[in-house]
Amino acid sequence: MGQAGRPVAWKVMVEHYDPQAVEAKWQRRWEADGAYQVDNDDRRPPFYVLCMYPYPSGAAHQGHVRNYTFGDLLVRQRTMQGYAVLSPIGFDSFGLPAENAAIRTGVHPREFTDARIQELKSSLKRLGASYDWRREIRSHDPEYMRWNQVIFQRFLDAGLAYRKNAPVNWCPGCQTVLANEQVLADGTCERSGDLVEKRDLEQWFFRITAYADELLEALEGLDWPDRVKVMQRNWIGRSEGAEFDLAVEGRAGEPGIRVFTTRPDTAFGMTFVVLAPEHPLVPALTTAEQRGAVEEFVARVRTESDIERQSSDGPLDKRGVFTGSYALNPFNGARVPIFLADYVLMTYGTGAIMAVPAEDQRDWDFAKAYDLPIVRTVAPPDGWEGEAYTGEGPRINSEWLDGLTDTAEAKAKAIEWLESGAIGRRTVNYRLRDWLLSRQRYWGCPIPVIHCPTDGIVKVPEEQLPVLLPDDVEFLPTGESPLRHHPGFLNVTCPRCGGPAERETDTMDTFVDSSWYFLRFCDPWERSRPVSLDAARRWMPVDQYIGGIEHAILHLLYARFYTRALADQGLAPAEIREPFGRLFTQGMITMDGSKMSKSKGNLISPEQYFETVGADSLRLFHLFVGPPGDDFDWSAQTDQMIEGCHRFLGRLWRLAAGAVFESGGGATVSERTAEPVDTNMDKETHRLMDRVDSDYTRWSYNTAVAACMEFLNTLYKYVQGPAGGRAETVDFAVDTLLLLLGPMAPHITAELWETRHPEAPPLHAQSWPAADPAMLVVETVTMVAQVNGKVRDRLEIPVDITVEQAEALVLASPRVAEALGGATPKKVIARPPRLVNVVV
RNA sequence: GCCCGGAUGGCGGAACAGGCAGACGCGAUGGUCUCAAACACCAUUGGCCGCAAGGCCGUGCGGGUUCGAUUCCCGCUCCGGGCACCA
Repeated sequence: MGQAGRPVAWKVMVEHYDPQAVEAKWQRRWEADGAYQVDNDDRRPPFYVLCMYPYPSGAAHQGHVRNYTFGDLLVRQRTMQGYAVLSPIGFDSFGLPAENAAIRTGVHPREFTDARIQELKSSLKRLGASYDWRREIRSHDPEYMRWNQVIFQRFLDAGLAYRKNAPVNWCPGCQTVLANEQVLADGTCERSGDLVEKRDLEQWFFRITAYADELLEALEGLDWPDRVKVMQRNWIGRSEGAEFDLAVEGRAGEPGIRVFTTRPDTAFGMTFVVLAPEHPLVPALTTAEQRGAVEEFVARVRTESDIERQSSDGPLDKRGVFTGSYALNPFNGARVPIFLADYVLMTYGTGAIMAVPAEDQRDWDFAKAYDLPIVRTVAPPDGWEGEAYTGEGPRINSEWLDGLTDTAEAKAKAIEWLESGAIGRRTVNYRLRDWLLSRQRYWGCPIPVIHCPTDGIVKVPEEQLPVLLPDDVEFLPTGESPLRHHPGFLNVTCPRCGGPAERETDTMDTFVDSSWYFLRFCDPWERSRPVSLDAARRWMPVDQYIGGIEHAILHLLYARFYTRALADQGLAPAEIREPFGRLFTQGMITMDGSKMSKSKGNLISPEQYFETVGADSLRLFHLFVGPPGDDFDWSAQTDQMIEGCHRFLGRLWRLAAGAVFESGGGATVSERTAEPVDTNMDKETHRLMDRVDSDYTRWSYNTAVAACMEFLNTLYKYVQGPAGGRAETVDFAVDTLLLLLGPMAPHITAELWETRHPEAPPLHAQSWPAADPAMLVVETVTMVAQVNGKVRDRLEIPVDITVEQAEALVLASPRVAEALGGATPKKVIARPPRLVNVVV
């Protein structure tokens, strides 16, 4: 038993903090030990952590650092908590940039991509991110391509994949077809800035719309950010309404015009009908007098870009044309003119609408431009000065609907009427379209079919899969896939009839690759099928998926569709409908408000920080800088903030390694028995465990780091205080801090742990610390004494103080008395032990 | 236009359940160490008034509820995002 205050030898540390040496050592160690490999028969409870696998664009950027730091931290913490954590990674390695680079430089996309993967891998390893690298998947691996193609063929058999003619985006600058997502909101190409054109081509589609309802309904139960759910809901765009047929005057016996509306309750106000210019009935409906005008209009619309067609400005009187024909409103027999207008789209609903100008602003504007009648069927409130009225109100001019004020009720009644008369029916429409998956590009997974003049579309026999990409191709900016000019690839014999046939030269959208990779990760060694059912049952769904908000719609929706489609085809476990149970979307790293990107030249490479302050400091910075879901704008001050994190780690090092005690600085450690000051420090340590643990749980890493910094400051004051520190207390504090920081700054904590406990298992094999509830109990707190809501005094009181005691103490306070100035309190609100408010 | 999210010191941010606004970090100022610098360390740091004790003001703006509002309600402004002639 030592005497209080007597300095004793504590920890002795020779070197100073050398991040590069420490980080290299532990990265080698983890890899050699297979520390984060996990086998499928592991008996610990499973936990699947996944960061969206990256497109390999070269060395990691700050967005990667952020993303993979969040993921790695969770992997390490869950491992310490006793889970078998599945932490796989791979590369989304097909895509346009590699092909563009090939056109520019002549380097083959595979060579180019493999080199970029090496760079990115090296960055990820230097970050200290822990993965089971044995499970690595690259989209362009022949094995992965094989299963991609098998799945495609299965979907083809099931009618989930089909071919139809469709307008696609064509960029004249790039001389190539673009994916929808590569077309900016203003209709220009994201790369060249040229205005994207529409071209009609025969294309491959996935029938995602077959799952529209389920994809929408199931959003409800997902533990996803609301923002993302709302975006998906918008994108699917379900609208309920009715479809019904309008007879055309003079065309008895012929099929009528089918219209879709969400407001069947306003049908009595229909004063005209509008068809899309592409509507198949247009030629039949056009009268001889109007033929010239209609043909001219239709021809003009065809030359317009999508953007021109969809912009709401532009003179309305040039945007439509009268066909010369009339339809009959089945509700009241009214004779209404039939128009064409460019704003009615053939691709939504039935391509035809009933126009009710009184209750729809677009129809109102059109009616004004063409001098058409307007009949209100919903009475607007008194004093209404607007035009179309879409709110609630009593029905008027609507025969048997008159007087009804509830829109839902009126709709139901109108639909009932339509159905009972066999005129129409209730329908649901979606904004969501089928997924166009074919790309006229080389660097993607070939679509495994053959076009035979006699047999039509024939699948490449499964034993011939995968269809690989030939290497001996030339990359020229012709706008056509090099595959089309490769006779060896193109010309084949039909597997069915043996006659000459052509191979499909389109490749798959790269979103196909990312739509099921998370299933393949469960067992990438499976040789007989794309997804091992047992392994998928063990790991799926992903417990925590982490990635950027930019994938909120496309990738996440496609993956949800694929998971269901695979399940329904028996290719994945039937019960797994949702791929990602919990989703976290991190904020973007921006610079001057816009996204950092190679093309903007504003990339701040993480590598330079690895070389200076080290990966741990950079990781800590990304965690500390703000809420993980918020965007962060990289500024001139950012380097200093990173320095601050590095300074913190330096302080940690000096204390944990004993340098503080070596250099004096007033710090002492003694073997004395516990005094109140030591117990208080122990309690701080337990409080830290509690805070950091709950901060991890609620994704509040910035406050977790802050708590650790605060704690280290407290610990310094403690050991540098007049009594010095008690050895046991200091050891407990330092060890706990190292464990809690472990997932955030893994290298430095591993090194310090090993220095302090050379014989013990390494830090990453330790258990996650848990606070002792008894040590979280506090005896005294500061209570605030207010007069009229203003703080006048602060009192140290026991936590279990009663209301009466609290009131008495506050009223006895001289500061309170002074503030009262002799006035008699009207009311005293006591909320012990937090505050007492005296009201006069 | 519709639907989300946000606004707090010089800066990033904290305040988890209506109860001490500004934790933690950066920057700034002053100081210690040093021949000097770097590193490190110590102190101060929302604004205004005051020698001080202390006081007043303060969470985008205007109202409201409450003993008490950054937090809840109503009405705005600005910023960011999503959807948008979708019938």
